[in-house]
Amino acid sequence: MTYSISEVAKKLNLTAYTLRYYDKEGLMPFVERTPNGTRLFKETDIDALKIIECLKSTGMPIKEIKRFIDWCSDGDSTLQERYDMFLERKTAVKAQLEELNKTMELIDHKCNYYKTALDAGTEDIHRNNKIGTFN
Amino acid sequence: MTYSISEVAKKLNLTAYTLRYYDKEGLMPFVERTPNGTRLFKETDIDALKIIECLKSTGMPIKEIKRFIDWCSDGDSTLQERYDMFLERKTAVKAQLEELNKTMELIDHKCNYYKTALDAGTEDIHRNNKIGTFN
DNA sequence: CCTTGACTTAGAGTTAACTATAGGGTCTAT
DNA sequence: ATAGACCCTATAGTTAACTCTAAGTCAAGG
Repeated sequence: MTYSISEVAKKLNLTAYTLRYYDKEGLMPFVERTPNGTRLFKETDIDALKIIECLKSTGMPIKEIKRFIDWCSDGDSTLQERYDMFLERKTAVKAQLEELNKTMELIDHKCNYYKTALDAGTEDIHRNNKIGTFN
Repeated sequence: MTYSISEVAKKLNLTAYTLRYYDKEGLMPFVERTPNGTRLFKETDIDALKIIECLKSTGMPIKEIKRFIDWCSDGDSTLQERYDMFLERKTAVKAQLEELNKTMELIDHKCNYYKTALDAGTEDIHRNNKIGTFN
């Protein structure tokens, strides 16, 4: 079973433009073509794209993802680099989770602040522990 | 106690360029100036900037943050809008946390994959449950 | 046979968020 | 009083990641 570029785009919630852009940037050297040049995506290609999306979601720039893709092409000699890369990603994601949890706390506070103000009809209810004009 | 733009930049891990850019975009209408135009940041201004940074960290674009700042200037008539905004942010952050947790799981899998491969000296150890050429 | 629709490339354009430069003002310390 | 270290504005440049257009190829249906 193979898929066209627009089918894959739909599956991954991307556009065909974006997939071609990724290809141009060297993120998909594995995708095969029909004799006349049309891209044919295999299931494994889609799985690989999901990993790419995963790396992207950690904030990894496309150029670094390409470096990883290149390492994959290079075989066993780059196992250490790839392992290190994922360890580094793990650290990054852990930090992001911590950051996001702090953010969530602040947002919860703001929700309470505004709920109370809204019930009172005025922000003046927080007069004594307001930050300033902006809250 | 007031602070100069570069002191604030250092405190918030931003550059003075960035702070001036935020100001130009209307994110800091509350910052006062000396007679000759130099910005003077109060503690409460720094607290407000922290909220701005918090919103930014949820992926909120600067133009939407400005909308919130404008609402704050408008007073009690915009309490509902501001409450709704924070509820929406809360939903967004919750989704981001879920996404990031899934990402973390995948990355953990990859770490194990590469640890095993590295110990074996070859990726072939995963021959039977490999995705494709890229893993 | 010819139109329609999906594919192709090359390259231009867009957007957000900075980031830097030029040119000028002001304050402080020698 | 002049050098150095700040500050200011206006405006230009950069970067990443798309996003789109133009011009063309190809296969299927009427």
